[in-house]
Amino acid sequence: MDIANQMILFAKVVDTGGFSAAARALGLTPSAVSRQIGNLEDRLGARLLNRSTRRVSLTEVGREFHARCADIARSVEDAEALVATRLDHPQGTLRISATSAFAKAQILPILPAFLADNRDLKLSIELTDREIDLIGENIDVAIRFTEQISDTSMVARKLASNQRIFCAAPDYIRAFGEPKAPEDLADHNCLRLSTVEKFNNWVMNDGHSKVSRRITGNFETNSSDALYHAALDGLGIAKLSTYLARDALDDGRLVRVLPDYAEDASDVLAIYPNRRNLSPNVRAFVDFLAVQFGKVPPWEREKQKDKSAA
Amino acid sequence: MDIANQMILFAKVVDTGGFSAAARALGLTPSAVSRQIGNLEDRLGARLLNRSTRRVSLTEVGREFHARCADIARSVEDAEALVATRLDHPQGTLRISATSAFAKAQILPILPAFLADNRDLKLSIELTDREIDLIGENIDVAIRFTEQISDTSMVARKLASNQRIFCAAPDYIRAFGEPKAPEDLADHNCLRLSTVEKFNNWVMNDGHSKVSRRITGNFETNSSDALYHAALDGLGIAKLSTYLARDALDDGRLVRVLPDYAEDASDVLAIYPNRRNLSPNVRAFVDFLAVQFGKVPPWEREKQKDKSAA
DNA sequence: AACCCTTTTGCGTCCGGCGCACATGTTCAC
DNA sequence: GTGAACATGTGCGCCGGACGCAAAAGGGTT
Repeated sequence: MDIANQMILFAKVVDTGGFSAAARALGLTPSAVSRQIGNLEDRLGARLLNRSTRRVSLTEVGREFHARCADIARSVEDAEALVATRLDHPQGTLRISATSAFAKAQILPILPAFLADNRDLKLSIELTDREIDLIGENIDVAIRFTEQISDTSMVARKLASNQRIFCAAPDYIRAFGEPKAPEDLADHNCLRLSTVEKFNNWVMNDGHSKVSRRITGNFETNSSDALYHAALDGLGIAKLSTYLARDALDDGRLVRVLPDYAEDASDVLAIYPNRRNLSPNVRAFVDFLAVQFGKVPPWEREKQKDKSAA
Repeated sequence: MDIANQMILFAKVVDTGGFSAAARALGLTPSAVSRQIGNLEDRLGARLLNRSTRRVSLTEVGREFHARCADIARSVEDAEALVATRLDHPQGTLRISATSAFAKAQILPILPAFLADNRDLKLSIELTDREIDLIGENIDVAIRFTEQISDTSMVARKLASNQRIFCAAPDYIRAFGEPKAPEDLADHNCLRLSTVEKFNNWVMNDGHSKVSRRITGNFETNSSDALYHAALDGLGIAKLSTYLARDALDDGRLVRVLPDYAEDASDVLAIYPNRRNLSPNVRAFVDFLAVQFGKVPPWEREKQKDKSAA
């Protein structure tokens, strides 16, 4: 047994008034206690307790040492309890990283409800589309799409699926016509994402077969959010996630082109370091998102005509 | 490994910046460190460190926990160091118990020298002739005579021998004559000690044979010091230790009677609880007394005519 | 005087902590 | 780009130490 535990044991002996009492309190035998205290004394080179067969009393150095040991024993318990209370419910600060467009469209709007559920929790949310190093940047949880994951040491939990479809503004369609087949895209201005080259290969899947087309156009940006706004402004045809396009499609600011085609769905994932001993903060947040997005995420549901009773 | 040591290990991991570094610092293998930290996390039910294969970073709860653990690690070291400094040289308070007469005659006079040798030491000296319970009364060391020892669990170190002889004041001799043989004591007023009945059996040993005589008289007291003063005042014949009578014998206030006879010498003993891990305070004091009393104690030595050069 | 409870020590057992080897992954240097 | 060096994590086997039991020695209580 190492010295720290011997110290705690010593404190217990003094506090309970004897080896046997301490042994009873700790579920040990008196002989074990006696031996450990003896070891401690030998290690320190000082006698801590004067023993008669019936009583035990502190030496002077023992008294001083006991004061320290009692402190230490209390500190150890406190430290353990501290973690336990931290585990009791979410609290402290949760550091989140999410991709800009998705966060703005789908996460930020529901954070007030989450914070209302977790009054002791503070959020720090960082919006970025670049790859991040959770460990190095002290991120507790990241929201990313399947394509953005390379780190295999992380746990990825699926929150929703992310369907990408092809959209353009009515003005664009009126000006340039509507493509009727994937091949027609070659004659259209397709909006490009500059950061992820793979994104500019549009995979057209109609349920029976799929073709992949490298698209071209006169506009590119590093932000999918900007891509969305460019489409709204009639700059061209964009491949947009439904979570982004849904509202604009509903009210007619965008129309879907090649509606029989879509990209294979990817997943919206929550990424966190490890499933073992998951922090309650991360667990609460991920659970909350999973419930909010549900089996069918809000942006895939039939539009609600009625607002909730108020 | 118990939780306290795991905490200290955890502090070391954080302070050194990784499992391998901590392992090097502690003379362990990285695998051992990894396992212990893992055990700690499982026991707490919380993840303390986020690991990549190359780096390690604190979780939020880990950061708070580390603050506590670092405190604890420091406290443990401090407590250990405290004992070490206490062991370095005598300091603090040494609680002594001694018999009144011997202490007044032989111990108190030399204490200034002892305290001069040990500037950081304070003494608490309790004079009592009754039997004492070192453990119960928090006495570090007791000075007693052989006859007063019953507790076998204590260590007894001989400091000097205690010779008891028979004395009376010249006035008493003039008035009542001098006994010539042990039998004559029956006709004399012998001074009695009320507390220890055995003391009133005088064992007369002339080197060849010994006789034991129960003495009688018209005076008894509970204090051997009072016995001494009673003898000085001519109240009768007293059995006195040489350490007490020496000065009076030298200057003629007392004379020895039956000078061929003496009691068997008993020992002046230092009694302390245990020899293992003896406190430096006790050791210093007992060693000091042993040196002072030497092979032949001062009260048995030839009288010094010259004072020390000054 | 009998009994219970204390501390301590010897002895045998058993568990757990350790090192080793290896897998896996990351960083750095050439 | 590629390999060397080093990080954490896991399976495996061994060994030491911690424990319980039993008995000894002693003291307090009824």
